[in-house]
Amino acid sequence: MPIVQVAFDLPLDRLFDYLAPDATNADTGRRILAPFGPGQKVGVILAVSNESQWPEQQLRPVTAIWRDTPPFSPDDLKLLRFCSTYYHHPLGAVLLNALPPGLRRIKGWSPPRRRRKADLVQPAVAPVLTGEQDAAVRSVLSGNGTFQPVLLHGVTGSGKTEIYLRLIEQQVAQGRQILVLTPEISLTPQLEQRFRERLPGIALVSMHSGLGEKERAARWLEAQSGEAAVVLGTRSAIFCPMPRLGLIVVDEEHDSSYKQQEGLRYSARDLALVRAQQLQIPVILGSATPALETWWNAQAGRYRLLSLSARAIPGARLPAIRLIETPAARAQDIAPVVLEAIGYRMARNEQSLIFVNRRGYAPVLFCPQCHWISGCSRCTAKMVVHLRSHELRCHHCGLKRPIPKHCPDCGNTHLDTLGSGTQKIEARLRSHFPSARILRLDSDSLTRRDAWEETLRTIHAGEVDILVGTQLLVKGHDFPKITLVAALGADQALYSSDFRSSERLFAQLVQVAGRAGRAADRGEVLIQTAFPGHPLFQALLAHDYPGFAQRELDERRLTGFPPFAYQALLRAASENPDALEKFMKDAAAAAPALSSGMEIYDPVPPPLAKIAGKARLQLLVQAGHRTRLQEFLTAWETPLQALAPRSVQWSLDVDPTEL
DNA sequence: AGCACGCCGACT
DNA sequence: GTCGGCGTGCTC
Repeated sequence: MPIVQVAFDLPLDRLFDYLAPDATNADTGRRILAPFGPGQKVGVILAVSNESQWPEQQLRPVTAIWRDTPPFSPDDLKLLRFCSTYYHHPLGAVLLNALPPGLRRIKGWSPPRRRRKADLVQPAVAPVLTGEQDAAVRSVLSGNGTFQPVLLHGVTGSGKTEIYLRLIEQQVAQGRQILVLTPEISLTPQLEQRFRERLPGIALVSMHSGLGEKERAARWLEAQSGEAAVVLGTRSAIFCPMPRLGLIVVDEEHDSSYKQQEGLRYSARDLALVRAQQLQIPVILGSATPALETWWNAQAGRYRLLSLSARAIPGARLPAIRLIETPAARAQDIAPVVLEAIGYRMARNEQSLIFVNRRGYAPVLFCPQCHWISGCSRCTAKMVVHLRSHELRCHHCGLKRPIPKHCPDCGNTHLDTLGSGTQKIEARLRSHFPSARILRLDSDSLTRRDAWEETLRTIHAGEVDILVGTQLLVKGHDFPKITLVAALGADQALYSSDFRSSERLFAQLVQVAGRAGRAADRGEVLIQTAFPGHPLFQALLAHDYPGFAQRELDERRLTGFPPFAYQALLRAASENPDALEKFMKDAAAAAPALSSGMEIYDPVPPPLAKIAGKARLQLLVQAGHRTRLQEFLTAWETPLQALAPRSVQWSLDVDPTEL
């Protein structure tokens, strides 16, 4: 009697055997429904055999093998197995996580009721490639049929997308599929639009979280069947089965959203490289500000570096960046020079964008008399003042409180705010420019799903003079009428203890600067800082990413940080601080012997030591070699499982990006 | 992960 | 006297 070995979405690294009278080897990789304990569970068949370790009378028959959709192919399973091993996450959990939610359900798959309408797009004419672009395209094509990672380094507007488009055309002509990964923001629809205009007649599916469950599953299946030639998607699309995959593009490869920060903590960018290597196909990483790991790989010759220097948009030039020296105490407020510049742009009927990295009115409420501050009772964080909604809000656990009328400690009725968020800046601008049309854009002002479209239209129509916004505003959107960009509070990152914070700040400021002057007009970028002489800002002024990267790499080498070391983090959280502390102590004591060049650090609280009432600790392990680190983690897992009480949740984070 | 079973505190 | 806390054990 055939036996199937099945993986489930459980925190267990083992398979379960079932009787399946009609199963054959062709069912490997298929989804099944099977009785599990008192209920039913969806699993994936990983092996079909005639034997089981278990006595046959203990085996139950499967409820159903779903053969209406294709199984995971051996190639798919290879990638998923790697993912499980490398990130030390149970295989079953990896497999089920890779499926779109619609295919994880106990209810079998059924297609969406209505086919989505074929959107009509006006085909766009391909521009003539610059010499650099043409060389880049040919360089990638020459690597066809081999594993060839390429780092495509070029600023906003240098024409990276055009290169992707040419390569896609080439690959589709050869009957291959292409996977394009994009960061997890509202950028996807804009890129999708451009792809559709330039690739008429090519079956393209986009996969993002905004889709309905059925629709998402349907597109996933189109990719798996080979019907879709191009898949455009965010992080999770890296797992999308594509039988004829010939090229992977990772756009904005430095973007932090490629790293999943909970559950299976994978990096879609790193898995793209693994997948490309397994399939022996080219992979392109595109960025104006590559991750230092990536830049170092290119410097070391492991990736081919292709640089685009010129802006491909005719007439457009790099924006002029000016540093506005602002005393640290006033760094979060708008400097007079910036106000003046905004006024000048308004007079010329041009738009200004003020970038503030904080939403809300002010980051904290405090009492000048007794120095009470608005701390969150459930987190190690300050509650943010939201004036509009008249409440204090914790951005970490969501806790809301009315704004106190007097200090809870000393009764003082004159409470003050510290620092500025988008709302305060908006208020300042309104009082300074009473006639200006000001629009604030952050996740608080964009609650409705469809608000974004309408907002974009307003901006493009020129019905806005000043935009105030966070990150949201900065990523990937072109606003041709914006000719002035100002960044406030940039120094905040320089005080951070995270060794990656300056890398992130540089990337962010380049991105911010890229918003200015995508039109023919030359844009102006003003950055308020108390440290205009800081090398980071100097490199920024000179539009010198390589110089910045070199300096950072030198420092990383000196301090022994990535990319010159490989890291893993044991993260743990618990409602019970004593149990947590004990577990971390035990974990450190149970660590396997360190090989040379390895270091294990003391457990420390992360920057947010408590979130939603749960205390946290983390323990860093560092090694000079990936394989040494992996061996260590593999040997550590068993004692960790044995040591952890139920009250402590723990996980390993391999290649953590946030310490 | 769920869900069961199983032993010790404050309550109709 | 019970209802219920969450500490261990199991799921083919």
